[in-house]
Amino acid sequence: MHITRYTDYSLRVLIYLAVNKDEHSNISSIATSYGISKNHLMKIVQQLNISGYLLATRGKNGGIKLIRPPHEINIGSLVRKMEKKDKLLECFGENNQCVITPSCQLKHIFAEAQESFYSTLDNYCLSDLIGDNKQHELGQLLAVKAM
Amino acid sequence: MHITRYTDYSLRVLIYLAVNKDEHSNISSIATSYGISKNHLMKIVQQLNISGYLLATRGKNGGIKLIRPPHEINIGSLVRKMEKKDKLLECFGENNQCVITPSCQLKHIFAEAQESFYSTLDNYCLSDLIGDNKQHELGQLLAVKAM
DNA sequence: CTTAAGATGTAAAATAAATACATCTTAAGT
DNA sequence: ACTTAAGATGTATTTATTTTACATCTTAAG
Repeated sequence: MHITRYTDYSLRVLIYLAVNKDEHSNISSIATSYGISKNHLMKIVQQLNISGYLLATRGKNGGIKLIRPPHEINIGSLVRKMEKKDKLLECFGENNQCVITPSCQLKHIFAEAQESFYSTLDNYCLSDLIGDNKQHELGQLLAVKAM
Repeated sequence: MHITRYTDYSLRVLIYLAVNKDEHSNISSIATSYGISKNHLMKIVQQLNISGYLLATRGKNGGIKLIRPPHEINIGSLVRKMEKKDKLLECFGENNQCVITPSCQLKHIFAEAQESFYSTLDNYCLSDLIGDNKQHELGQLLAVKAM
């Protein structure tokens, strides 16, 4: 069972922004803090931008910031947006070749299981990932800012 | 969210064997019926064999058959056995590079979500995938036997 | 001893995901 | 206006993972 780095990174971006909510953040700093590809992160940030999680400002002194408070950002909802829906089993996708699909129940029970997965994530929001007690620790761990 | 073909195929093997429970089955026939790689299937069957789901008999007139009744074969338990456990997010794996892991809650909530996924599958067994009404239909769909 | 089955290990191919590169757009500051 | 530092976008490359193929071995019936 697998979730892409793309989705993983999108969560890390939101955590970063929630932890540094009073500071001016930009993609380069986030990429440096986590030691990941800036270009990949740009595409993720772009999707978060389009999806209304953050505001990206171009130009000098630009950057990104959350536009919703962390307690209004639901994790299940985010992960649903970032992950592709047609990857769970072959029969969920476009060019499914499985011959038994018309009579097979697997698709239904796996769809139900997937929904359980997301429902659990629905119980959490971004602020649960930070909490008052973790904010400072996370801030320290992320403090390797880009120059 | 993604489950490997390896696991998908293992479910298909068990469905095949449950549907054709009175016949003499072999790997070549199953590979031909589903139109998939015989060699890949062999490794899957091998794991199912080791895990006690089926009995593989070598030699002429050999083949494979279920050694447990379909209502005793739990889907959640099977999928847990077939899927790797360290793939959900980067922080589940061996060489995790994520700097915030020591203070990050993501691992816990994703572990809980993963458990919800498997718990749902725990509610089903192989016989639920066949049922009296589907057995004949599935038999038809799989009837393209190898020569 | 032949034949048809599974067992096993390695190599290659295919797929998917992540990263790099190149260029463009935007806006602040001078 | 010009420079600079930010994000936007499209394409190509690299890497990782998964799947498939190939080769050889083992087993047991007839």
